[in-house]
Amino acid sequence: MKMSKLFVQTLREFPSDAEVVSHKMLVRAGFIRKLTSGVYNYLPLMWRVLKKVENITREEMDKAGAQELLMPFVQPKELWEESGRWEVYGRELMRLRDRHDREMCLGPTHEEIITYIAREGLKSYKQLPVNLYQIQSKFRDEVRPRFGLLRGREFIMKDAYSFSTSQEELDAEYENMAQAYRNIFNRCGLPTKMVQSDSGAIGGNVSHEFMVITDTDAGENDVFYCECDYSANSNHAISKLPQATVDGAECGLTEKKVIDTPNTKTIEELANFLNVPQSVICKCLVYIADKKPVLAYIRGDKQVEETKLMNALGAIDIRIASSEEIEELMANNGFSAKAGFISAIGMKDIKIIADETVKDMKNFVVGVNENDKHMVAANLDDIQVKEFADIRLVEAGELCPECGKPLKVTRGIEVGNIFQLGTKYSEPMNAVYLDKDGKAKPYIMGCYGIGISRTAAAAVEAHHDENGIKWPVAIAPYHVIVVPVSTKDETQMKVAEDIYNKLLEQGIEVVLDDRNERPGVKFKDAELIGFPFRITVGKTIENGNVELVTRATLEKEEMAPETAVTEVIARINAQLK
RNA sequence: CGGGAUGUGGCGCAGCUUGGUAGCGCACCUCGCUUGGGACGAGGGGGUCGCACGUUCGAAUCGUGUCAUCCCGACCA
Repeated sequence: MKMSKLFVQTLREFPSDAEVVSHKMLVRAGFIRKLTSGVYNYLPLMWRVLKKVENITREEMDKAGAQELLMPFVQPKELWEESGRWEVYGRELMRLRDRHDREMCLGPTHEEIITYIAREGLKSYKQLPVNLYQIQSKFRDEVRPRFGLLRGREFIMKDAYSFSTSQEELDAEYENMAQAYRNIFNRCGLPTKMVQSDSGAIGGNVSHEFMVITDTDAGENDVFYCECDYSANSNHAISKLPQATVDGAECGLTEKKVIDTPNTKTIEELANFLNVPQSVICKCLVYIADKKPVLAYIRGDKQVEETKLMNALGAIDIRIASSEEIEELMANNGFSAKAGFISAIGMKDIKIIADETVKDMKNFVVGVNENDKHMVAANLDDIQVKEFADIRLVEAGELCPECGKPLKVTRGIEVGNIFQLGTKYSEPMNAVYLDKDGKAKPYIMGCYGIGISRTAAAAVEAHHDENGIKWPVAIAPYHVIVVPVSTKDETQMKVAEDIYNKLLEQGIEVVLDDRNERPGVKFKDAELIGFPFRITVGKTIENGNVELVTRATLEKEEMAPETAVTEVIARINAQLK
């Protein structure tokens, strides 16, 4: 490819609407352009990268025994009603109507469709297990698209679905996919961590996410990990507390009584007023779970992890109550307490749940539904809790549930995940096969996703410097750029063209920068776009040499043109292994 | 959805307070010159100032409404 004909427009400045580095770089280097919020045009350079990520994914999936197919982007409402998700999925599902007023949606994922395909085509245990996948655009009408390709509304995803006859078979396929994923991300030049995670709205039991570890805002997940193998998304992480048992008696709270605590709306204010640590306060939060209020107790120095709470309640939607909702709830129970003074004491017909660590609290401080008052030296019997669950957000420094060492935290970009779905879809959708004994049984399913476009963006997050992108060879749009410093210099042009042609003959993806630009422009563009190797033909040609520049390190090496050709081919092939 | 901000050629911005019919840098086209780190000179093309309504002799500028986009919080590949 001649640079003069390559469809690319690099920008002198970063776009003003981009926040994270992958977004800035990809726009500035001419890979993508926004069409509308969360929706991007993939320009030729980007498309080459995406096709490479796709192909690596495809090769590894095929090698793992999965079969590729392609399902429609448009899906009928009826199947979504069968699974129950037409109601549940909410506004993230892009809904539309056809000319006959039939309701449809744009696929955010394809469990319904694949389950339909399976029940039509997989009637016998003899056909199982099977794993089907596709690579396709998905549409999710995100509340807040952001970070360019990292959180778009339309994005490219590889989604795979497995159908098994037993849990053992599913376990085997799950591990098979986990290994395929490690291969895929390694080949893409992306180090990932496989972490335990919540299975969320898609449902199921066991699930893991593949995270690209980063220390920037682009990592939207908190990952807790230990020096042993344990690691988990914050929505799923568990821990042991260094000091699980707290007793208010140790700081003077020995006699149970209700006392005045004026203007102590926050835990901090209350702890300061009483001169006790926050851990001896039992705080009570009001949540709205599926439109109904719920009271959640947790130790004062800890936070509620809402996904855990949601799962503990079996709810599909949860949020903290507004002050108006709290006021209404209190009024219905004959109280006027505001947030900060609430408790379950005297509340009627309301779900009450407490974090497990509350069990280990003694002689604690708690609200009594009366403003400016708290009970001190209270105990479990006083707060009417019957149900306990782990609803606590883990913090760094708490102890690993497996080995007891302190947990660390970092941020991660989720590029892939694997789920054990079980019969979550096959059962309601009546998707069954006939077993050996002739009995109809629902498939035991798994699903496995990779964000293709997100993976490409995550690669930029992981590999860049202030000059631009440093693409790993395996997913770079081109491997090499050959830069004659002056296109007017016949010797330089001849050598450059010769190198270019030799590389082309060897199947190397190479660009010749034949533009009549000054060298600075060409070097800046080469580094911004991120060609893994650059061969500069310039002044050193007087000594019969060219320069081989490695993008990752910007290291320059002078060598003869023929050497540069064989050397660059060798290095590319070494990295493509 | 709540909170904050912004909409002016492809990109980055000024002009708006104090209304008078649009400007700068980059990019693009032509010519010259230049060629080891985003040169220079001359000439040129491109914008109903997000949209609608209103105020006014006159609106990018003032008012109302609306749409879009971005940033901060709860969801997900």
